Amino acid sequence: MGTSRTGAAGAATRIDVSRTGRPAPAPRMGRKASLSVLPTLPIDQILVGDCIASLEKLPPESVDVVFADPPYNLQLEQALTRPDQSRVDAVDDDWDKFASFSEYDAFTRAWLAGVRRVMKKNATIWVIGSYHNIFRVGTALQDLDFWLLNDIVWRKANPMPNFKGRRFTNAHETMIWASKSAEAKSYTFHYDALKAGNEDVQMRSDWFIPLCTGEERLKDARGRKVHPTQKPEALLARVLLSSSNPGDVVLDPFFGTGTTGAVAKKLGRHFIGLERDPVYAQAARARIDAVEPLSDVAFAAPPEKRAEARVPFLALIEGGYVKAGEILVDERRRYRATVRADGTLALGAIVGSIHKIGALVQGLPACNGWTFWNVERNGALVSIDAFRAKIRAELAA
Amino acid sequence: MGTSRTGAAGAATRIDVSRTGRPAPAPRMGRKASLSVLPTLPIDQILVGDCIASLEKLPPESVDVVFADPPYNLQLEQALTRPDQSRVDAVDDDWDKFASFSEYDAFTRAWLAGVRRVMKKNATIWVIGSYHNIFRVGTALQDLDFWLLNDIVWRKANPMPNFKGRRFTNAHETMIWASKSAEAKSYTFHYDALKAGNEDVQMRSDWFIPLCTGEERLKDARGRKVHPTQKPEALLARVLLSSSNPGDVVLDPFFGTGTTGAVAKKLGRHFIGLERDPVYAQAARARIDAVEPLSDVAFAAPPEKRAEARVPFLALIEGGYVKAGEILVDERRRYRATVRADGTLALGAIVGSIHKIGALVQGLPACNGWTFWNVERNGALVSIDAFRAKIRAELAA
DNA sequence: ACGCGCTCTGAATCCTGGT
DNA sequence: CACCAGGATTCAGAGCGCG
Repeated sequence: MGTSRTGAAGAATRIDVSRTGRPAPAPRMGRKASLSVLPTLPIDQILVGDCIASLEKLPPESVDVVFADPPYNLQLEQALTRPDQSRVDAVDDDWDKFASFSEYDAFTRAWLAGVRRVMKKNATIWVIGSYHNIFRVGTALQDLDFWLLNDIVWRKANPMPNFKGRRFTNAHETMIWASKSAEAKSYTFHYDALKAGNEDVQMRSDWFIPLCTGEERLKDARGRKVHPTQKPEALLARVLLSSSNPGDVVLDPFFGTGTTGAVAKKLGRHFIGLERDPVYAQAARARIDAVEPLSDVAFAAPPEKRAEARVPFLALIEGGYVKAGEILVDERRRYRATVRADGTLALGAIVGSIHKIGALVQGLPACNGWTFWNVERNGALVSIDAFRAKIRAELAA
Repeated sequence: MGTSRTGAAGAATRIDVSRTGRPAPAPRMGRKASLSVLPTLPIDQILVGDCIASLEKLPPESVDVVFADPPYNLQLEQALTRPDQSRVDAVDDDWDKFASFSEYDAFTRAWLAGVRRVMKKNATIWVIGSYHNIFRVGTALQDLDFWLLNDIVWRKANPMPNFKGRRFTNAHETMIWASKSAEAKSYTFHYDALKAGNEDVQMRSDWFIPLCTGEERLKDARGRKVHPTQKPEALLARVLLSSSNPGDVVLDPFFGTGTTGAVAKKLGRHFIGLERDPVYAQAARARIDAVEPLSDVAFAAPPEKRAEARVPFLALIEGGYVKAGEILVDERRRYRATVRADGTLALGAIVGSIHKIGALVQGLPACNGWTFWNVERNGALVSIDAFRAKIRAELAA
């Protein structure tokens, strides 16, 4: 809440972003009007102002889907540097700062309650977060009588690594998909369309999608990213295609630079965006104005790109193809190494990957461990690469 | 509680599961003894009884890792305990009344507080759950001052499809990995070994592991599965290999059919299992007794770079690898500095460590001098890190 | 045109032991 | 406890300049 605001508390500026590109109307509401409900639903507009105050101006039971990307409450304390000593551009914006978990909880419950009021009976809500905040969001959703339908894992194709090697690479974020109540059974879910777009198997709860980078990422005149946490359009596209219909109204209470609006327009949905920061709101307006809606036939989701999966040697142990403690040998049985339970090889006291140990025994700078090492099966040698092929076949199935 | 119990409330039956397979000792503790702490840590044993009562009998700060697979289906709340430790009666018609989120929260906080007390300062805890309960678990962990390190997604290779087609296929479960407090920085994490077993790239937060099926799945005499949610050993293996050392004590407060114990024994770790249901406990004991530990080399603690002996640069001069007065250069020969007899470098009038001078010439805040500096040998550059490796090898011999 | 190598960057709760 | 200093630590992808 640290960013500058244009109006008095509770006031909101409407920014019209209709496709005609006509200028936005002047702010219509003063202090008094701020307490009342807007005469019409502000379709395809961005309301600039505090999201909880703006929510109060929307009529009850008026939106079909909600997508919310609230602050994560990252709690970063010190600067982080990469191994080359360059600094990581951290999310240190004031809007992500909360004094305590209880303050974050109060904030979360306030906006969720406001959102729930404006959801139609069969509307659903999506909230995205990381381990810093998503557990508190999920608890709040349950406590407010939302009904959880799925938690969806966005697996990032290209996450930032863990530079200090002290944790697992934080390679995903979590979205919670919930209906307004347990009784709402007629929510929108395009099961068949998703299945057809997913090689005729059911869409799973884990989605593999790249980060928002390159041309899609909004930059300012100096080439800096406009928003620190812009989400990829592919993510929003799958959300809206699965849980909304053309013509539906999608509400995003943390609009930012308007990914939800851009994708909604592209897919023939309407949006309502709430955003506190006028800089973000202006960037969103310009972005959405430039969007051309797709023709109906093009509404299908982009197929997930399927690169040949990288199979870790550990997967051969976990899959039972190779046993920890077994001996690997090269084709001529000149070299041998012991398989460890963690998927490494042991050569005396030296431990390393199948590639590193393969290189070491041969005195070479590098080695493809997959084609170098074999196991004994019924008196014959079997390449570990054959097992990798089997696992890849399973993955593809 | 839905299942029968062998002792009085608060009492526990120890089941010894040592490899010799000798029969379990008779219950040792009556009502009085149940309030005191066990004289010795019940290593490699299963304590049959309420987990919160059993936790109170363990000494503080005594276990290295915790793996917990708590009940998450709210219909299992018949096993819940109220905040005052009294048991919720399992009257069929009434249990719905207790199946509230606040009951579940009280239960969760009670066992988490009990577990936290027995964790060593640098111990970590893993808790697995689904979207039904994991958000409440995560919130409770944060509120109890645990420090979240990662949330790990277990992506199931072969999940049960969503039969009605009203949701996404629920194809994953979530594990939270947390340290006892934000201040505990020296928790066990085998970064290097995980990376080496994963094609020499960091292990990510999303793990792809098959469900527990086939021979691994425990069946009773009539061929029915003994436990409804038996976890795959591969999952526990990755948990224990990443966050524990051989000889460590692993506590599992919801032991079930003992996957944690079986994997711990296989990997040379000790376990303590708490289980309310004697049928599960007996099945676990038989299962663990049949486990043969892997050979040492398969699970011995992997060597870690951070733990290697420190070698002062002066030792390279004293060992004759580098001569005082020689010139050090970086790989691209952009920078140079002179070796001084005391093991420092000279850059004009400036004198400092190999690290400090390396940082200085590059204008960076820090630098690893070992990997930055090189000497000329026969026209080629040789990293001073190679000499350090030789000295380390001499030290080890 | 194409490939190669260098640089930059992304919601990050990111070191450790000795004095 | 603070402070200091040794020295350990990154993956995928985009953009750009050069040959």
